[in-house]
Amino acid sequence: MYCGTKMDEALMNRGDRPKVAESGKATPQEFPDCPSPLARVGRRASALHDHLASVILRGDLAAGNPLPSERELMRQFGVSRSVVRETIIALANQGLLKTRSGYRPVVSRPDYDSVLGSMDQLMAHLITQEEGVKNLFDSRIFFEAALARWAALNARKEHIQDLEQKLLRNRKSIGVRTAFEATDIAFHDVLYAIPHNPLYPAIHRAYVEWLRKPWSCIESTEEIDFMMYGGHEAISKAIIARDPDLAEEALRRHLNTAWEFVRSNFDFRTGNTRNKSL
Amino acid sequence: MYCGTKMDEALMNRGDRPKVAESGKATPQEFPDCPSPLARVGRRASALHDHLASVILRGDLAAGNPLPSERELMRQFGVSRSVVRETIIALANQGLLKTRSGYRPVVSRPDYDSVLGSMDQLMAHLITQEEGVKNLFDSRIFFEAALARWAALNARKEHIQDLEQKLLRNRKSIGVRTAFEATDIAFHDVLYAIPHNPLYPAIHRAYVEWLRKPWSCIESTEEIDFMMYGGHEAISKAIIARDPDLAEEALRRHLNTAWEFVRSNFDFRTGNTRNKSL
DNA sequence: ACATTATTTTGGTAGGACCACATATCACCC
DNA sequence: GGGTGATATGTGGTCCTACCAAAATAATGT
Repeated sequence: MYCGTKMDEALMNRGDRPKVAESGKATPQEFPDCPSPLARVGRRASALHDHLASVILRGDLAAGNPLPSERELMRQFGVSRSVVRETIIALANQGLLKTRSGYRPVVSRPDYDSVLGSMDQLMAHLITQEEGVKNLFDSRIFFEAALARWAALNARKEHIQDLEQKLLRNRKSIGVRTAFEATDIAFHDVLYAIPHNPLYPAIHRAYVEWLRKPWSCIESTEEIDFMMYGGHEAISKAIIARDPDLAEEALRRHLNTAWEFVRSNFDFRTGNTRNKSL
Repeated sequence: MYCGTKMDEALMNRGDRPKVAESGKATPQEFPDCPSPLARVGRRASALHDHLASVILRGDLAAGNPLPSERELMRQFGVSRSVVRETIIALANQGLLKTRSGYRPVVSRPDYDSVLGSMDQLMAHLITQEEGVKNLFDSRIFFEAALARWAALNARKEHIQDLEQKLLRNRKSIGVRTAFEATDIAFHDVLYAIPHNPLYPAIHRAYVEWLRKPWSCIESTEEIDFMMYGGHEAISKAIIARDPDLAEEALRRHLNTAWEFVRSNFDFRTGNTRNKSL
């Protein structure tokens, strides 16, 4: 039993309102706007959360900057550490903050990537069944087919050049697993980039992330790589030929082939590659 | 200063391990599997979170059922209430739990909707700029155009019937704002339903949710409703005629018209309808 | 049987004390 | 001086106790 005199924190008086700047310590870093009585309705944590979220999202707190420490925040907003803590956790879960033990939380303004990234965990579980992976993969085929069609109709010459460059690199990396995977992704990424909508590349990255495990069960022999490359080449040619139907069909064929590999080699229960020869 | 003898909670002894069933109180509801020493690595909250998440996602805790109380959980897992609390907050933010003050948290297994729903808050802020709304709207047009094309090529007769039914209802509700909006959504929903991928309807609901405010700035006079209905009719006809190009074009025209309304009437700063006649 | 009032339960919050770890500071030795 | 190790301080993570308001439940009076 302590009841000792040592006090760790929470030294500010609460009787009425948190007095501002009561000690001579001189608040190290003041906060953008808010002396902020912090609306008294509902959960305090929610109020603080909304406030900080809007501060971050409005850009008042630039990404990369650290947040004040938890102790500092409780002083500035006149709430307990529990509330500050809840808030930070929630913000971190949303991708607005990155927390490392021992460091102050770091602001990270969310872009489309982190928005999609917030679905990672849930998506990971939704694809523990074949149904889930299939739905996801299907949606990718669907979306990318539309992209191929769009590319065939709207690609500019710089896109075409990009496409050819990525195709070449892909060819050169046949047989080298990691390199081939990377150039494969880079090739597909061109399709997502052509419409100039920043959402699409983010969607691509999300697909790659979510389908990483199923995808990685596709073996990487020289033959298979070559076949995959062939698919890319066909897509590329159709796009260059400005033939949307052909482009879509080539892409569907390509990804359907990939799906067949996944379906036969991927163990949907364990999430690993099935050792079918065993 | 208290140091009193009253004890609220945390009555179990910690010296070593939490003794199981130390009091005669008889744990009211046992937990699916885990006496669970709960891996000692990393953050305790993360461990608990992962554990509970997997329990829920595996379906061991059916949706709708309440979780044990926070006090109960700390007993069962031998952690402090702070940790339990953190965990619950995180799970709630992911949509795996629903919390109401005063009630026990309720399990809600996530489907595609709640996965997309977890992006709501962030998306709400990403579309506070015209850029964001435009990107989102564009992606919808893109996706839905592909759906229209798909529908023209693959719709079965029951889909066609559904389409006609929804179209009829839409026509009947011209002039009645709320009804027209509802039947409008219902019509578009048919397109998302045709490929039989459960992701798509969820995506549609997400679009509707995210674009609700911009969309609602489209006035609802009899004329405008009629024009919108005309778009639906054109799409429908093209699909029935099995003409993918026409279907895509009709849909693009329809949604682009809607976008023009949004662009001219929506105040991207405030997020409200702009009062242009003022 | 029903309305009304205690009692208990439950989430929400406050506040205090540690710990492990990271960093900053500074004396100390070569 | 330039390391270099010890020490002080800051920070997130955890535990604990306490209290409150609202909800649920039990007890009670009519």
